[in-house]
Amino acid sequence: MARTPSTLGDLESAVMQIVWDSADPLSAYQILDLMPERELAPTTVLTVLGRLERKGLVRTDRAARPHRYRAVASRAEHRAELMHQVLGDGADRQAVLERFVGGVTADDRAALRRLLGNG
Amino acid sequence: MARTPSTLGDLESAVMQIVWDSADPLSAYQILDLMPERELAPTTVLTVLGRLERKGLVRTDRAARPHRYRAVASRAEHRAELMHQVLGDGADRQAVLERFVGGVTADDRAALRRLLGNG
DNA sequence: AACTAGTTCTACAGATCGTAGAAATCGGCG
DNA sequence: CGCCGATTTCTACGATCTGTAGAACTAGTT
Repeated sequence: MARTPSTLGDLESAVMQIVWDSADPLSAYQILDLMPERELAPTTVLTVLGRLERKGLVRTDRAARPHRYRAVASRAEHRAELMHQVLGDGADRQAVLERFVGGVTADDRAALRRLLGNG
Repeated sequence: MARTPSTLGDLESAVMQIVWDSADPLSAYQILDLMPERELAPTTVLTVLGRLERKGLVRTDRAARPHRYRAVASRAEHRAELMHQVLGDGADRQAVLERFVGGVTADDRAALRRLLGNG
């Protein structure tokens, strides 16, 4: 009885970091090698990749023999998406934005102004 | 072995909605009465209130006899806080903000400009 | 067809969440 | 002060999620 998970587990998150950081698709074994601190079995990595795929975060065409996984959206896109989700579509968006803007750094404020194409 | 929950369950969320919508603190029984569609036992509501308290979302001073619960932060504040969490403190904040701003409605853009109070 | 690298299935333990009965506790009333 | 009803806390259990991986299966090579 759970709703939208959206929150990733520890290992899922670690795997996503690696996938996001890689320019090209990675096989489970490559990912495994990129996280030597955790001594994992290859099947473990495959399992979480499968779960991440089910969650729509990664994709693989299952053609290349060692299956190669790539992120569906970039990390930035993913985060932005989550931010939209949190912001929601209710009536109090303005209030949320107000609190949000009130809490960002000066740099971020500058970035926002720029992005909003001031004037 | 789960990370930062931050995601509320179905019932937890429903309770929070009620608490957020109420001007003054509510007892578990009042909350119960405000969600007749779910036919819950009072203890159930008490249990989730306890969990929400442990998560820092609600607070009660345990003085008034039927304990009264209030939200620690308003819904807007809470959401804004979550947005900050998602935005993160990494180096790619600008990129995230860019995607975020790119996806908001015209109204939101206007609101953001106003809030950033630039010229 | 047999081997082997790689993939999917199945499984289990720990945590969270919905749900609530049992047990403990508090406050008032004889 | 002791008992009773109202409240609250404890304990519990099933379901789902996540970390983790062995078992079983599949595909490409020789």
